[in-house]
Amino acid sequence: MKSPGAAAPRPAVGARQPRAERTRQRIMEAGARLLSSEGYHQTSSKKIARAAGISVGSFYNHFRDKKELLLAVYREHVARVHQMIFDALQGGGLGAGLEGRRLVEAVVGQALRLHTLSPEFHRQMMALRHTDEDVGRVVAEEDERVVRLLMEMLSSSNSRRLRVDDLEAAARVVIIAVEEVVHGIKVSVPPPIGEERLIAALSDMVHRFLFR
Amino acid sequence: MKSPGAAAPRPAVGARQPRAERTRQRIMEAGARLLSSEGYHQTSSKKIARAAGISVGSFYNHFRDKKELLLAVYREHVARVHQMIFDALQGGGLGAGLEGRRLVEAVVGQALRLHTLSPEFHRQMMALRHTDEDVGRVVAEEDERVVRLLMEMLSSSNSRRLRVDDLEAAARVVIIAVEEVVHGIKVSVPPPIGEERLIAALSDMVHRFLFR
Amino acid sequence: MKSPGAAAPRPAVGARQPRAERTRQRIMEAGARLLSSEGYHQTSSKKIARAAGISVGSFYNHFRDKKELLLAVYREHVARVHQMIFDALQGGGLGAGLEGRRLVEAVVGQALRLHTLSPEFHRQMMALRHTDEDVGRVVAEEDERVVRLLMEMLSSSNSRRLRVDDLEAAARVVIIAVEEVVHGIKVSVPPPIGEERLIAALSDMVHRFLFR
Amino acid sequence: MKSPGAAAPRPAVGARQPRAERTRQRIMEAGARLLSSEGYHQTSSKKIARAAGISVGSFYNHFRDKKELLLAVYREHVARVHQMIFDALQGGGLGAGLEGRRLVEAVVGQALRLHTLSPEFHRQMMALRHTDEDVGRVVAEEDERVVRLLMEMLSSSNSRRLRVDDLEAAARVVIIAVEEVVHGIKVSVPPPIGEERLIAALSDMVHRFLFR
DNA sequence: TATGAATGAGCATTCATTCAT
DNA sequence: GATGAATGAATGCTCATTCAT
Repeated sequence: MKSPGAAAPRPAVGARQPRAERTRQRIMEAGARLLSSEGYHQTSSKKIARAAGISVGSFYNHFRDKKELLLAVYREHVARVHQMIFDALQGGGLGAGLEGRRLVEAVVGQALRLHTLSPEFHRQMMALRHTDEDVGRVVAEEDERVVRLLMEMLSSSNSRRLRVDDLEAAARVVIIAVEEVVHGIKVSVPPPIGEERLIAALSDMVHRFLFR
Repeated sequence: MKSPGAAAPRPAVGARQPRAERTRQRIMEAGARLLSSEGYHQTSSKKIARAAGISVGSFYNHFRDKKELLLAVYREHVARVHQMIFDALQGGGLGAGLEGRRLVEAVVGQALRLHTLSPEFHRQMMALRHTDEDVGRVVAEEDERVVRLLMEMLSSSNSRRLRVDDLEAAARVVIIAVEEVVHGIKVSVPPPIGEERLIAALSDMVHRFLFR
Repeated sequence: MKSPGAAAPRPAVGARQPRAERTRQRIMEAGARLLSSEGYHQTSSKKIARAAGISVGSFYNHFRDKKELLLAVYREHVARVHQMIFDALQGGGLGAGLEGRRLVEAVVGQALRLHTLSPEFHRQMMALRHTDEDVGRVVAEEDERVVRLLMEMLSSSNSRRLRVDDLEAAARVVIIAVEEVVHGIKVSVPPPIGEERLIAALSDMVHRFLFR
Repeated sequence: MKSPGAAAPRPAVGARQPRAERTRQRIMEAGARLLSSEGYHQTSSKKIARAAGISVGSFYNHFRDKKELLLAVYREHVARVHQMIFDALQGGGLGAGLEGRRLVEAVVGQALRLHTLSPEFHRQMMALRHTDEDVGRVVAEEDERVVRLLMEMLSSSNSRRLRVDDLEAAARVVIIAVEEVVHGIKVSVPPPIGEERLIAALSDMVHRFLFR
């Protein structure tokens, strides 16, 4: 298992013109904030520029258009999360092979953490993925990486306890279920029932599905 | 169990002014078509009016604004689907209590049918629910009805085979998992792996979760 | 020879909503004025709207875009000029066949009048015809009509005095020469030499070319 | 008759700072290419800089603004053409005095060659001359030189065969007619009738006008 | 001289909604 | 009820030009 590359669309961060890099960072921060709180369609390039303390023109010097900013923010966000997952798994004794309750808890825990990081932005991406082709494609790509990660983990589990044979289908279904249930929990305010009850049910479901 | 009411914001269809009602219907049909194919933000009131063969002004005589049309279309759509579920369960001998594989298959089957009806419109609603408060609320209300329906079905099952005690949490988790996996299947073109494999995995997961 | 149709892109003028027609006229008048004095690229839709005393939105209710306005103004302008030519030729005893000096003077005279009507607007069209495909096509179409008109006139002349055999080539060359020389005269301020001298030379050239 | 000076706004080409001069040349080449293919309004200074392999700032170090580049390119272009004319006339035995068919053919031939060199750029200048005061003035100046050249040629012809007395008016009218007919030929794609027919008619017209 | 980030006014166009007829 | 002309704020984006490094 390798460290997840960030797929950065720019050369090495921090290289080149330091001023430009700083501006780019400021735009991305302002963009992440606005996109999260206002939503894509309500966030105009003018607002972004003002929030970043620069001019509109400058914004367009750094990003081809609004969507490019959105995707850049998303990719950075995902890269951070992937790094967290990777680190966590390393710490958990990856070589021994996580399995049973421990693995399920790791997966659900990561999904929870992912939403804690920036639930609003995540919400926006989920909305846009159904509406915009480019966003849909990028989100799908990231999902693929997660699916493959889970498949690797499952196939290195103790096979006697594993209860599924179609590993890929199982991985996909589990990923979607976990992501969406967690998303649903974080998004519905107020939640109709306690978060712990839902998490417990979710964990049970996944555990009973995958393991004996 | 009662027949699911349509929550119609208007009196009985066909009653009262027949002309106004017919116009309203034409707007809703045109709206459903456009909202599905173009998306909410790309569907202007002018387009809707033209497609319905009426004037913009007339559109605003029948609906307060675009969102009201959207929600009206959604509600009608959902009412139709609920009726289908209700009919199906009646036919399946509801009194006897559906359980085990049969119940899981019924639930997954209904979700599949719901998307077959109008997958694009459903996709739009999923996008908007995260973005627009009103839409989110209405969608959540409809979800509540489905959750309660599943809970009723579970509690009338043979309790010896039932494996869960927190019925509500289980119902919520199952509903989200089923809806989203099915949605994911219908939405990703081309799907990364065969639909049947995903459906099989989904059914297994739900079955193992709920029943011994 | 038939009266030159106006190729109007709208139904009968004055029909339908009288208010809309009046607004359309005001836009066209304001547009003709601004396009002439400021030039196409310098005339913004905002300016046009302000000059017409309406809102930007209203402008776009009546014309798809700026170019559609330009072409509408041009077509109206050309239709007026063609009507003038037609009337003039009728008066000049068209049946008898205009020839020699009389014909040349008629042609040159019309060209002069055309520029008198609205030289600045004409100048703009000449600029745009080289730059914009649509404008180029429309101007070329109008030129074709004039060429065919001259050909008809030439072929109904006394053939003994006619000095050219390739009527079409002759007509095209004469039209271009007359239009451009006249245009050059009207456009260059101050003219390097007296207008009458240029007109005389032009008339001589055309006359000696066409007739014995 | 003297060799036509280029009216270059810079010292002798190649002198002084060789680096600066080379950069200037690269900008002019890139500019000529872009201005021809994209048009003045569509050619941004950024594009020019990129095409020339330099920075925007550098562009503005060498040219006050976009228009100065345009005019520089035009002047260079014209200088090249004038040199060609001059060389051609030298070769044709200028001292003997070109006249009749030979002179007409020389004039028309040069106009054709001028367009062959860079018809698109020429087209752009024709558009701009009507729109931009500076361009108009520069083009007019160049036209003056051509008019005077033709006048010289006419006045050194055998006066018995010459048919015009107002030499200047004749020269102006002929220049415009030749330039515009040739321009029309090169510009209209596809041409409505064969190029040779138009050229033949044009030559006949000019010949019959000027000579017995 | 060279660089390229920064500027900000400006532009064409859209669109939900109103309202006089 | 129906009509459709009118509204004008708002949007995404461009571009000639400047200037600190």
